Amino acid sequence: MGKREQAKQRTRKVIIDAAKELFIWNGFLNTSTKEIADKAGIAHGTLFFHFPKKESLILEIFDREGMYITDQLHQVLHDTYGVEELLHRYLLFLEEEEDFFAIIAREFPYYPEKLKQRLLFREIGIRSYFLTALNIGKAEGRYRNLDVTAALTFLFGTINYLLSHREQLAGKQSIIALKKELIINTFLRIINYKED
Amino acid sequence: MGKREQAKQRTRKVIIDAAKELFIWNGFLNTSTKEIADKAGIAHGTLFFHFPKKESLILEIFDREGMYITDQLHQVLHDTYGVEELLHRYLLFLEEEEDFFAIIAREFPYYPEKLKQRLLFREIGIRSYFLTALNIGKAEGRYRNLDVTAALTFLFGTINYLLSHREQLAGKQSIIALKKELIINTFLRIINYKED
Amino acid sequence: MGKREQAKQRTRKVIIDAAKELFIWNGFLNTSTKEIADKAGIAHGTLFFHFPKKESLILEIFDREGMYITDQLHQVLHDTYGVEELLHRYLLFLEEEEDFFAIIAREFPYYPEKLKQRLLFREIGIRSYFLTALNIGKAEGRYRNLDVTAALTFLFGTINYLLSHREQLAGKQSIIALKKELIINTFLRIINYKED
Amino acid sequence: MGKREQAKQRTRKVIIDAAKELFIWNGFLNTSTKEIADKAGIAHGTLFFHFPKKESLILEIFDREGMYITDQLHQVLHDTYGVEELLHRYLLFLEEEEDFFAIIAREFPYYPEKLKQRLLFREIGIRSYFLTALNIGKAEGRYRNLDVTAALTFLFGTINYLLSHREQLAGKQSIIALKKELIINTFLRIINYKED
DNA sequence: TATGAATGAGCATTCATTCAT
DNA sequence: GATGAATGAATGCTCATTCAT
Repeated sequence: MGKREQAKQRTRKVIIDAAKELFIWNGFLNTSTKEIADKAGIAHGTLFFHFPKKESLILEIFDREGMYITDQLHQVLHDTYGVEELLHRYLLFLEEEEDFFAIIAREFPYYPEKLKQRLLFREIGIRSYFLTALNIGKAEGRYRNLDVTAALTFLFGTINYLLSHREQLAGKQSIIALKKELIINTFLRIINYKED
Repeated sequence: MGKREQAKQRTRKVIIDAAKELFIWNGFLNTSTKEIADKAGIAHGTLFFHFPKKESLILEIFDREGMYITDQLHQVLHDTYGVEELLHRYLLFLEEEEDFFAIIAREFPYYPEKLKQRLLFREIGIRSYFLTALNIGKAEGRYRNLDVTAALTFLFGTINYLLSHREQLAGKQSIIALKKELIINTFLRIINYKED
Repeated sequence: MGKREQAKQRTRKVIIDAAKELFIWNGFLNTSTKEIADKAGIAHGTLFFHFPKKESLILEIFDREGMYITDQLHQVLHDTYGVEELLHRYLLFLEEEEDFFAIIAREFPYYPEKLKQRLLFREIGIRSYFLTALNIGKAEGRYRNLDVTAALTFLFGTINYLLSHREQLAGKQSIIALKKELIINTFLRIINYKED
Repeated sequence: MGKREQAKQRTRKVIIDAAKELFIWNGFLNTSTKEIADKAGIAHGTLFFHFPKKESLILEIFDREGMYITDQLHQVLHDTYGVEELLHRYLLFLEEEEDFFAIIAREFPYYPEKLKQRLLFREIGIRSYFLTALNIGKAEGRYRNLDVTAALTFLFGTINYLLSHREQLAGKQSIIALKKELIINTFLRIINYKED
């Protein structure tokens, strides 16, 4: 990579960092390209040299961030086979990055198609951990004979709903912190045989 | 009602109809007052004679539609005490008005506070039917000893999630039609003792 | 005057009263015809039956109000020949009606030409009291050999300036109350021989 | 200054010149940003690139003009200690820029607070020349034992009044040219011992 | 590579006035 | 005489994108 290329990459990173930060505060939809350029300390036009459409910037951000987050989640989840433990760790992770995930949950329907696909794809990656754990547990007779995909739709759907409505439901607090127990308990009751 | 009043109501209706149609296509947030006026065939300013703020137009639409829907739902749900039947009817209704509900699910977080409150209030009304049915069933020993509120959070959260992601999950089709069975079966398993 | 005509006059009065009140609060320029009609309890269109232009309404108001005020001032000033007493009474009167006069002073340059003429004409009527008193005093050797018209330009110009800048100079207080002494003393020094 | 910067300054100047011209004709309040852009031969949006708010454009105009004027006035007044000479020069200057000052006098009460402050501040700067000259003259026994602040309120108040009413009092002519002698003579009589 | 000035369509809202009823 | 619904031009401002330098 020549010096030229290095400088280019450096600028890209500067832009992405600035965008990410603003994005967490205000969401992608309410962050203007000018704001991003200003925060990045580059010219407004420069941004469009690196990312010809606002859309391509957001795409790249999610690919980077998504990759990082997916990596982290893989580390967090990969040696965990119990569903309860998995859920615990997943929710802890969401709680830590709640600002980020709440924005995504809310803005998702307005993202460009390509980005929606990628986000959905990534969610599938995360679901697969649960899928595996559930199937194993089912095979071992620890869980009820549920349609695991359906159960996960309920789990992820509910979490998404809570995140996107967090402002109404939890104000400035963490909606995940607030509902963690409820989510875990209810999901465990869904999959478990026994009553408490 | 005099002729004058009739004409006024006609115009109001023309506006509301235009707005509703555009709104179902593009959402409230992406529909401009000018677009509505053009579609309604009236002057831009006329719209503001009938609805002084964009918000008041949307509020009226929701109140009309909401009242109609709530009325219908009450009729549909009011003499139904079995949760399964209740859910069936509710989903059938959502399916019929899916365009409308999908937009709300997607845009909700961006609505003005007043509208959010009203929508939330209406949802509580609907939930109460399920709450009653669940509590009766629980008391009669037909359902598991679940935290019913938690169970309903899962149910409504999941439905909301499906609606707001319908484009991705079902394209132009009805997401409710597609997932109805899954929703019902899973929810019944959540609340029932027995396995299938 | 037939019943019809009576009703017409009654409506005119209702409109004028409403307009006057709003005008003192917000000025003529910031009062909309709709506001006036609402406050008067008549239809918006009715206002234009009685006053085909907004301008004609304001013209009428000033004629009525102006006549009343001029009458009052005449009563207050007519048997007063000392300039000091005259000024005292005039300022007292301004102070009592300061809201009204401050608005006029500020808005004057934006009034329709016809109205400006009339207001100016009225001011001349008031000035004439001072003119007479000053000339008599001069003839009797009580005042300096001043150009009385020039002196009055200073007096009325200054008062007008204070009224139109009252917000900056006196906030919510009465600028006349605040500067009365200064105005009187300075004007007396202008016209008197002796130092204090 | 690079070519780029030059071009920018040129555009700024084009905007300011257009604005100033329109402003002298119609006042700031009755000149729309679109009008200014059209007259300047630039896109409407471009105006907001250079001046993010209408207020900032007007502020800049006043600062430029005000600075120029203050500079000139300082040059004109700074080595002048006689009040008569001072007044002469000041009025001559007002006469030359009368279009500008007349608009300010008229619109002042409607300006944004920030602008009012600045204008008031500038006036104080000008007044101080007179204050100094008057106090010296008083100390040297050349002028009467007047309250100088009060005298200046009369002077500036009157000038302001004449400017804001110029249309009525002088039509298209210069009100200052018309009343210069009157102002000077009267003010001198106010401060002087002797009669003419 | 980078710059940043320029673009112009788009937005919600206001308001004096008109006119059919 | 009175009504009030309808009009539409006008307003200040935003923002993703373009392009000459």
